[in-house]
Amino acid sequence: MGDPVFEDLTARARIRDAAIRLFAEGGTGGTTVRDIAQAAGVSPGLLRHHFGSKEALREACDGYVLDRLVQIKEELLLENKMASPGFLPSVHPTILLFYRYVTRALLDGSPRAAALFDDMVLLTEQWIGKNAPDVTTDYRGFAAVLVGMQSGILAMHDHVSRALGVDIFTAGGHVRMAGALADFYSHPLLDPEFAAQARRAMEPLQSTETPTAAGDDPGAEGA
Amino acid sequence: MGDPVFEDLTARARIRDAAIRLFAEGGTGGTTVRDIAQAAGVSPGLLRHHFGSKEALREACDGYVLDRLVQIKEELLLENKMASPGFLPSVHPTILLFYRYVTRALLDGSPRAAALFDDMVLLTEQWIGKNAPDVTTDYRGFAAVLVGMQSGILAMHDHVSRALGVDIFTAGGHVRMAGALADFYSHPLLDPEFAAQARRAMEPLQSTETPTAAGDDPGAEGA
DNA sequence: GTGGACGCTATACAGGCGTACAGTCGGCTA
DNA sequence: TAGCCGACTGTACGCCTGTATAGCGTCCAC
Repeated sequence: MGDPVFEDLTARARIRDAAIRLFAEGGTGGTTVRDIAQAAGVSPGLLRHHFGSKEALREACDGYVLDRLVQIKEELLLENKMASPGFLPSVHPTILLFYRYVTRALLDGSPRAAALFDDMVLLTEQWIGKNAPDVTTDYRGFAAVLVGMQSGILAMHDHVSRALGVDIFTAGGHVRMAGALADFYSHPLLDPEFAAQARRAMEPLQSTETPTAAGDDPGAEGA
Repeated sequence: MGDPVFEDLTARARIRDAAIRLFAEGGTGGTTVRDIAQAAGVSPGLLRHHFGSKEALREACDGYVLDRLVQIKEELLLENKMASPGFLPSVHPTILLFYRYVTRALLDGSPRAAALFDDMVLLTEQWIGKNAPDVTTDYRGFAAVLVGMQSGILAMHDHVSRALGVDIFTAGGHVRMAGALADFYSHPLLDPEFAAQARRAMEPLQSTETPTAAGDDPGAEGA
């Protein structure tokens, strides 16, 4: 009905919040309804009473997180707080949690998260056309790679955090990662000629059978 | 014992290969021992007979894939076939499958895959020091981000493939992605001054509470 | 005051999971 | 030929999962 933040304080909200946190950490497959119920301090049956099923609860969480995310984004735009990408996440633990949730949802195959991914690709494609039209001829591919990397590095959360020695879903860790990202985005790593040469070398290789076909045997190939 | 490719043709090898393929596609949690047995054309009991448990089977697969990967890599280095990174994967469907397996293993928390990740970070760190020492002051952070992105984009396989309209774990799709990556690595996307400004803006934000603490309530924050 | 609805709990059920085990078949050795 | 050993199967057990349902207490409308 109204603003979602006013519906809360209820057990239903506690369930949803607990589910968001647990789904973000362990995915839908790694989280049981009993886990969620315990984290929310209610009985497992109440989940079903309020949400009908685990899948419906997941969809409710998806909708809530995504709606809140665009809501927060719009607020920031109105208040003119927009700075660099990745700026505000650092100040807002909730956004960090929501990022983590969306990343997990992407891996779990959530349709709404997938739609968000597609939106980001489209937006990035347009951004490239406007701000960096000469970096590539394949706008769509470039945008897909960019968005895939951005979300993918969050999917590799555990390993990046371990390498950094700090959790990237804390404010300090996220800032550290964003700093490295800023370095990365502002400096070319490869000689353009080397890149072009690599592209030429790869082009004739597009026609090979697919790797996941039923009959293939990874161990049967020569020395 | 000897060269792993000579131990095969057996049911044990068929089980292992089926497990590698299914683990790569659905992860360990999304794959049952009955699935693997059926794919290998044997009874579920035989998995236990040969490998002891599902977890032990996974470790065997981890070891096999990782060993074969370094073996292939060494062969390529010896034969002097080394060209651009991402070149050989295109010609070898098995390597594509193994990449996919390792990516999934990373997400599933495989210790051996994590060790591989750490090795890659170390190697990348050294590469930066030698080939691009001026792009950052945080070599470790830069390397972690780089490796995290490289593996992360594979973790986002479904979504990147959907945006591209072609499966990135087929030869053609991988080439398309690698081309966009080459563009990406060879061109700066952000003005260095803008990046520095972003970094300055983020620095004072490092001290905030953690987002995943037990008591926090994502819905309880103001409009 | 009373009836009904709602929030909520406790218990039970069916299915799928990893695992365990008894037993069969076939080939190798003495 | 007799005996053994490893590969392999079928079945069953116990556990955990999501789901279903009956019943309890409380609050509000009439």
